[in-house]
Amino acid sequence: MARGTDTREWTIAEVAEEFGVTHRTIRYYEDQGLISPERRGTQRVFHPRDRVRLALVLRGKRIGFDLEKIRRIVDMYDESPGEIGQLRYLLAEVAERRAELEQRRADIEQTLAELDDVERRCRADLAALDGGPSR
Amino acid sequence: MARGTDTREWTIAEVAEEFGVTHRTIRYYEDQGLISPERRGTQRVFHPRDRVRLALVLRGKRIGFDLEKIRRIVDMYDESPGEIGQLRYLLAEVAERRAELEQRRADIEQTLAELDDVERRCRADLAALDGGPSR
DNA sequence: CGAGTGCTTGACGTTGACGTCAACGTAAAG
DNA sequence: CTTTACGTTGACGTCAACGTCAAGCACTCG
Repeated sequence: MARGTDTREWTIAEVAEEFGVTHRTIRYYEDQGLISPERRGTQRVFHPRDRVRLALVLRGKRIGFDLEKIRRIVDMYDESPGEIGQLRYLLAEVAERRAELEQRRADIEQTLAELDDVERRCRADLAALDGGPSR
Repeated sequence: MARGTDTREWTIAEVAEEFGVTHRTIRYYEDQGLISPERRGTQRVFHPRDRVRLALVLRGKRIGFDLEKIRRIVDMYDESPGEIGQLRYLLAEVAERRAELEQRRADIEQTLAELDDVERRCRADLAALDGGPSR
């Protein structure tokens, strides 16, 4: 079903436009091994795979990871280990990343709770100013 | 109760040690207005307040915010607005930070879910390798 | 008094993540 | 065939967030 959907190709300009990054950024990500678009002659040709990876990279950036850590995460997704030691290593990697992510999530939730506090106090002050002095 | 607890003071070395940062980092944070320890003569004297703020800053770093955004968040906590326009502005700030935090949290949770996937596949491969070829 | 220890302020160096040229290739359009 | 649009590779610039000296002040210990 939907055969041929995954054969579409994109140019660098299209991808940059779509993801809201610059040509330069994409080149840099390629240098860093985050994406590796096909080369047809000298030009880059982007496949669905590259767009998926790019989306993952940008999500990693939003989370606040540096590019090195992002690469390690993204690489996990399409690693075909085969070897047993490699698998164990990958599991350890996963555990490490997971710990970082959970720490971050906890930090975020605490900050959100405190912002709630700030907001409450803020609204209380507003109410006081609103009904107080004029009355 | 426990009177005097909040009168303790710390030197820069103690604080740096406690929070696992360097002297230089603390100086930089002061330059950026993230903390403002008392000056006794030329020396910095740290009070509980400074330690609280530093802890907040480091949490912000773990989350992945840059120092400017961290400053804006931390400043919210001890702002005494008084003025009504200021209060509205603060509420808008809060809403903005909250949106960012929630986006980040969503990204984190999705990544965690995907790591779960990786781990499952990984364990399955391990089981296959373990029970397969030797049998 | 001198030496050491800890604190201070510059000032320059570094690293990550790009921005910004400059100079050149190439493929389709007029 | 030239123009034009889009692509390419260096190479250098920049900004945040510190690291790393260097040089000097202040207090204490022997």
